[in-house]
Amino acid sequence: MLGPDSACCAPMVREPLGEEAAAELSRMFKALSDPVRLRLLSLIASHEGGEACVCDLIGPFEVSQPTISHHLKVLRETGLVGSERRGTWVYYWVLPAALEKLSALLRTPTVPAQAGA
Amino acid sequence: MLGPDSACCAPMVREPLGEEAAAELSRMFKALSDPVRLRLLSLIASHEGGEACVCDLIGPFEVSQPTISHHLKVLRETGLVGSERRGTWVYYWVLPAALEKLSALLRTPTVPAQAGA
DNA sequence: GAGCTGCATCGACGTCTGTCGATACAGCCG
DNA sequence: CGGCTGTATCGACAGACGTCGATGCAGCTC
Repeated sequence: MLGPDSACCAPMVREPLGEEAAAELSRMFKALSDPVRLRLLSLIASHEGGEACVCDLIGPFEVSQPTISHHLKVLRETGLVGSERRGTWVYYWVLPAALEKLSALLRTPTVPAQAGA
Repeated sequence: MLGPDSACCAPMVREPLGEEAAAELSRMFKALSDPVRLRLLSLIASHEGGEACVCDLIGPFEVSQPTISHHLKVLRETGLVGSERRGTWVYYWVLPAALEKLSALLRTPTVPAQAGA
C-alpha cells in the first residue's frame, strides 16, 4: 500500500514536504490522532510476543467491540499494523517500519537544549 | 501547557500508554494529521534561520489566508511551534522538544529487519 | 491622522469521524 | 448439524474539523 517512493524518511525540518508526501504522512498521523487508536497500538506493540488477539484489546477500553474493530481497521489500512486470523482469533501486530518512518520524520537533527524553554 | 509529568518519551512499544498520556499525545498527532499543517510545520522548520514569517507561509498553499492562520493557531496551541510579533510581521518557529517527544515515542527499540516485508 | 498592509478572529457551511446497536460472518464444540 | 463465541460490517447519528468570506485589530508610512 505504501509505495517505496511515496515519501519521506528524512527529517521534515531539513526540507519542506511535498504535497503528496504531506498527504500520505498526514494520513498516518491521522491514524494516531485518536486516543483509543494510540492506546491500541501501544497495547499491541507492548504485548507479549509482539502481537495481540483482539480479545485482549477489548477489555482495557470502555468503548464497544465494533468501535475497537473499526479502530483496528483504520490502523490496518494505514499500514501501521498487520493482522491474521488463526482459528477463532484474529491477531494484530505492529509494523515497525511504519513507526520508524514517522519517527525519523519528526527527528530533530540537532538535539535542542531548549528543554527549559 | 505541557506538564513535565504529562506523558511519555519512552517508546510506546515498551509499555502501554495510559489514558491521560494517550489523550495528550493524540492531540499532538491530530495537529499533524492535516496535510496543510504538516507542510506548514516543515516549511517553518526548514526555513532559513529556523523561523518564518506568516507572509512566507501563505504563498505555497492554495487555501485562504484565514485558513493558514487557523492552522498556525492549531500548531501553536498544541505546543509544536512558537510565535512572536515583530513589528508588522509575525514569525513562527518549531519547538524541537515537541517533535522529539513524538519521535521518541514512535521509535522502535530494536531496528526491525523487516524492510522487505 | 488617514490609509495601507499583515495577520487574527468570527460566523457559517459541508464533510468527515467516532460511536453505537443490530446484524452478518467465521470457526469451534458438542 | 445446531448452537456458541469471536470478530467484522452496516446504518445511523451527534459532534468535530477544514474551509471560506467578512471583518477586526496592529503597526507602518506618508
